[in-house]
Amino acid sequence: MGSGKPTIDDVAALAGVARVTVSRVLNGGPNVSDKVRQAVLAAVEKLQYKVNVQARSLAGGKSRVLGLIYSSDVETEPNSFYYSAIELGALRACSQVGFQLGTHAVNQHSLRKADLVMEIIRSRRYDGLILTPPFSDDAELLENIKAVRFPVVAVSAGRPAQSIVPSVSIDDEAAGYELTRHLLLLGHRRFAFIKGLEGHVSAEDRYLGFVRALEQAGIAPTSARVERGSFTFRSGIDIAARILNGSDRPTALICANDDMAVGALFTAHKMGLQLPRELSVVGFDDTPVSEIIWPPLTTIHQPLKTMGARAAEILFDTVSGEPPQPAEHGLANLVPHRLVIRESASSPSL
Amino acid sequence: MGSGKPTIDDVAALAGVARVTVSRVLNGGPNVSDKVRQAVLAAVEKLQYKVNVQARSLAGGKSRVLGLIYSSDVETEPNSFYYSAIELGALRACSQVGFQLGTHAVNQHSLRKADLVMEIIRSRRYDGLILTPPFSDDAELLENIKAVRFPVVAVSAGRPAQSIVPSVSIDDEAAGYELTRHLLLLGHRRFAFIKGLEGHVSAEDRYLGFVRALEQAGIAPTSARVERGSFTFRSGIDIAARILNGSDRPTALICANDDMAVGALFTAHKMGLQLPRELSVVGFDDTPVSEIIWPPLTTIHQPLKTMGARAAEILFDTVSGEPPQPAEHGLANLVPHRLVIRESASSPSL
DNA sequence: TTGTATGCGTTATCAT
DNA sequence: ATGATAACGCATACAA
Repeated sequence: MGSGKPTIDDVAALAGVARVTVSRVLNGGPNVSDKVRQAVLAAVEKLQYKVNVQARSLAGGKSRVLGLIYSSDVETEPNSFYYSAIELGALRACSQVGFQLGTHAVNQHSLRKADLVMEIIRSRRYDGLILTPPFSDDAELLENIKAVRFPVVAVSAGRPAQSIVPSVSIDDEAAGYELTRHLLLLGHRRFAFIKGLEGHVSAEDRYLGFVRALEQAGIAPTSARVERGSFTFRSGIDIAARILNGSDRPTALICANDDMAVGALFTAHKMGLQLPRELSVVGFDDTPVSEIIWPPLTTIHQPLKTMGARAAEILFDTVSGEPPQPAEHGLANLVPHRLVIRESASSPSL
Repeated sequence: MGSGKPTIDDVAALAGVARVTVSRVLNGGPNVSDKVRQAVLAAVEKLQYKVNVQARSLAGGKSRVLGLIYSSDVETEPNSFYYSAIELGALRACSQVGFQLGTHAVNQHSLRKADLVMEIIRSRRYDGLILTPPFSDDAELLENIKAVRFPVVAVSAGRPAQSIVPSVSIDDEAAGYELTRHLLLLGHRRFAFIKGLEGHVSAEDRYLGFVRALEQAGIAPTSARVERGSFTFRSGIDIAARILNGSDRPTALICANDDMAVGALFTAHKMGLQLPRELSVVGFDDTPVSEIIWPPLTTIHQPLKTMGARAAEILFDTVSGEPPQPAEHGLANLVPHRLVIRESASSPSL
């Protein structure tokens, strides 16, 4: 105990107990008398003892590190707020309980993407994995992970994925419905919709909610112009240009995420449209930019940080061998979303 | 080798060599015959062997994990792009060489902030630490870290800090000078400047460059209205309102970062000003929002991801015990910045 | 160029 | 309620 950092043995010696006892106290184990516990804690304090996490990992067979997989894509660079928020939430939750978070960018267009993820699992670096779109929607990948019984949580997964592994999502269909209802109540009748990438199932569900609201209002969904973007600002610019330059311009434009909505606003500005009088634009996610942009964006707030945190918490339980908290719908944990009304959507000019 | 995952001993047995030899091959050690290397590699492949990183960490006394400290602050929530970009760059660099990155949010207003960082160091979870502002400017903290000889790199540190520990920065003074020169050449004579928080020294240097440019142009720096914000969009809104509602409104407004510049644009929009004809606004950092906003922001591009990556690379060398790469200016690594001219700044209306 | 012996600091198992 | 002992899988100094 002379030279280097104090070890558990130094603490044990000072407290006059055995090594295991110190371990028990530190890990909140049962069967420790209060007197002994105090003595150990005092020794820990006096020696400024810190557990050696690498030794603990080796001996315990657990790394106390969670992995987060997100999609990397030249198009998506730089890492949009969407992923950052989920990551940040997960990181917070991890820090609170002494876990670490490792993040891995995987190219979603790589043919080996599923292999790459399985490789990460086999590296044994992580006790559990958090998957974000589009990986959280990859049924084959999820089945593979399930087959090796590796703890995993899918964030913002669509319905099919939700039945395979534990997940954390909002009700995207309902959110799409509410957003469309809002526009309908403002008096809009001519719509356009910019979808995102196909693999992102929960974003597709937003479109389904849109269709349901239209049908309910007696408007044929086929009357709406529907295009597909790639979630990026740039694609929002381009597709909005195509839509707005066409004949029979819509009065309301719904975008599957905020970045594209901001791109659409950009195009509308360039065209000299009066916003929101001549065009209402709404987004999805409520990322910070929606508040910053002019006019401020009406959108659906999605509690991304909370979702990331919840995903991590589910893994803590799984890793500890505890029975998973009961989820509302089978394996699916639904968190509440919220319509945020700002100034980018108003009644259409007559 | 029957049941669990294959270990290094399994590989050694299959290859017909000793354990160390396998270790050497895996770690690129010297003194291995080509024949033996091939045999080992073949065994590794056949067994699908993966090193156990926790065991390696324990035995080697190194964790292969780098830590990143960033400032957390209710005001700064959510984690602005600035930090995300640095983190992302560091993460990329780490992934490439099999390192992990642990991130720690520390409240910059906490009285124990220096203690918290030292605590993280003492946890011995990390082989090295990357500090971002304002921690990268905390001379006392840096001296403490240096005293315990812990590998550290300061990102975007000011001059004083640059003389204490290795750092990665742009030349902020020169950047501020160039930005101001651009406005002077456009014909501006009446300026306002919104600074950031005091602890962020490199941002203060931008102001020094501004002063130098003004003096060189024969304009008294005292003629410029100077206010201090907190780097946030909100503070940009509020301070711009104060400045623009005053008498003798400036024709050019320089902000110490993009978020505040975007806030200033927001206020200008609200006031109904014609941009950029009636007011030129410029920012700093070239975060994604500067391209998205209307009008697109003239700003200084700072290669944040590169800076994060460079910081990590410096630590790889230090950790490996290699002689640190020679930096251009003592311990300071300077990376190039770039003036990005967009549409938010033009000649002032006459 | 290759191998032997030892230790890293903790947790788990089983005993008392 | 507490303890003795054995892994955990690898790297390192040193020997050959």
